[in-house]
Amino acid sequence: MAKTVQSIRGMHDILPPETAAWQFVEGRLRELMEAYAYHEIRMPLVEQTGLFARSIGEVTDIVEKEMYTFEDRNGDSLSLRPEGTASCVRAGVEHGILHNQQQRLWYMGPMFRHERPQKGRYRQFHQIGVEAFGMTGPDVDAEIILMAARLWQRLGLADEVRLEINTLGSAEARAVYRRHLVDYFAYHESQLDDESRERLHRNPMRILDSKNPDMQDLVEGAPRLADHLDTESREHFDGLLALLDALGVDYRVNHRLVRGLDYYNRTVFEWVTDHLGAQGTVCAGGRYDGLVRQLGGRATPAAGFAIGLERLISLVAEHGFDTPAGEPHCYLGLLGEEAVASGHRLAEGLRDALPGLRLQVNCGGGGMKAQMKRADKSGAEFALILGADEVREGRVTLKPLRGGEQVNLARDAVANELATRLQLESKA
RNA sequence: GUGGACGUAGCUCAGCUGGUAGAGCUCAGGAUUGUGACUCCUGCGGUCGAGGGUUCGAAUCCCUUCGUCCACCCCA
Repeated sequence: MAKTVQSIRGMHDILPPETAAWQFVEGRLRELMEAYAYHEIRMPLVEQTGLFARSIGEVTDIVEKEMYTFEDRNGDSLSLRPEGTASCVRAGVEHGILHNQQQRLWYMGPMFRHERPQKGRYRQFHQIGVEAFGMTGPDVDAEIILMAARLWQRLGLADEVRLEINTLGSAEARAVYRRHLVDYFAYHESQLDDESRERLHRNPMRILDSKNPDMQDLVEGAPRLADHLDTESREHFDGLLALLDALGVDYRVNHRLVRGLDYYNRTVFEWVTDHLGAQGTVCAGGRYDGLVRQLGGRATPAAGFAIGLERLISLVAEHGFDTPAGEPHCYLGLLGEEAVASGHRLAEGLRDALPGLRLQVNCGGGGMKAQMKRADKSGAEFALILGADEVREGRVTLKPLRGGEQVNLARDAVANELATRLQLESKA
């Protein structure tokens, strides 16, 4: 045990009982994307480091201390992607699919951040991301929020999450506001804690996020971004809230909601829950109208969000709908050497006839008792038994494992019997 | 990066102020020539996370290190 190799810290294997839940949730997500006519895009896991520095922001925690960065053999600095938006925009610009047109895209896959692991936070984690390009108005903001809302509905989580929303205004308005904020906090610098003092000039808006109880009064008294909004952003936000009202989406405006990535402007939102410990954000997103241009494309408005799959799946496991476990319908036991070839032939025939059938065939021999034990443990509803007697007589024994009488069937009647009992589509 | 708790069989855990490692589950076999889930019996399975120190003697005490969990920070 001493010399075994372990997985990298914060990077976890996902094992069979759990992969079933992942597949279920991923399936629902794909259906959701199709329901809104979004198209899948797949990007590399590795990009030039500069892409993330330029988009996420040089002074963010992600870029400063959380990226997996290494040197390629030719000396280029590469990084494992810490999030998907930057890569998606890069790919879109590189292939011209954002130029002068609308695009609705999604992707799903692993992301990497070198943080201290914690509940709901891992160094390799998975996100599904949605990005909509080329639409200026609040209607698309509302659309992506509706997508998320529908997902909670479909997974039985509607009562477990709530929407918080805010607007950051335009980059220009934010710059003005930022100056007011720095002035305010600088005036009260003696009341700032060490962290906030550190943030004062580097990233002052993050001070508003402080959870330090001693600073709540100071933060409450700070100038509000809402009072410094440019007219267009104000109207955009009002328009979005009106849409959400009209569509029956509940939300809470949270003036202190500031996203950690630099590229956001105007709308930002988070879906949060109380059931995930300290990492309560399941879904986060917003508008990033400047990013496409910043990464070398023609100015293109954009909005999107990302959902953390580990967080989503743990929420579903504890508070959402049951996910199917993927057990076989049927376990075929084979007694004796003479039954092996015959049994596999039978199994192949059943799989031909019943494409939806999940059939596990006994391998590795064993007596009746051992095979019945395996059948039970597999979770199958039925055992099929093929021994020397059955082979000789052209028959198969079907034994219900969860109650009911065992029956002896003609070999060519098995498919129909299973189709009926399991309510499967038959091809024959 | 900081702090707290914890690492003993494949899994869940017990093991007192130091005396040389146990249970349950799982798995294999049997009681039951070809019938699982209940019961009983037998068996397989451990350099006690790793390395060092103290000691006649360390799973137990000390140091270091790796890892897990949780929180801070930050975020999905």
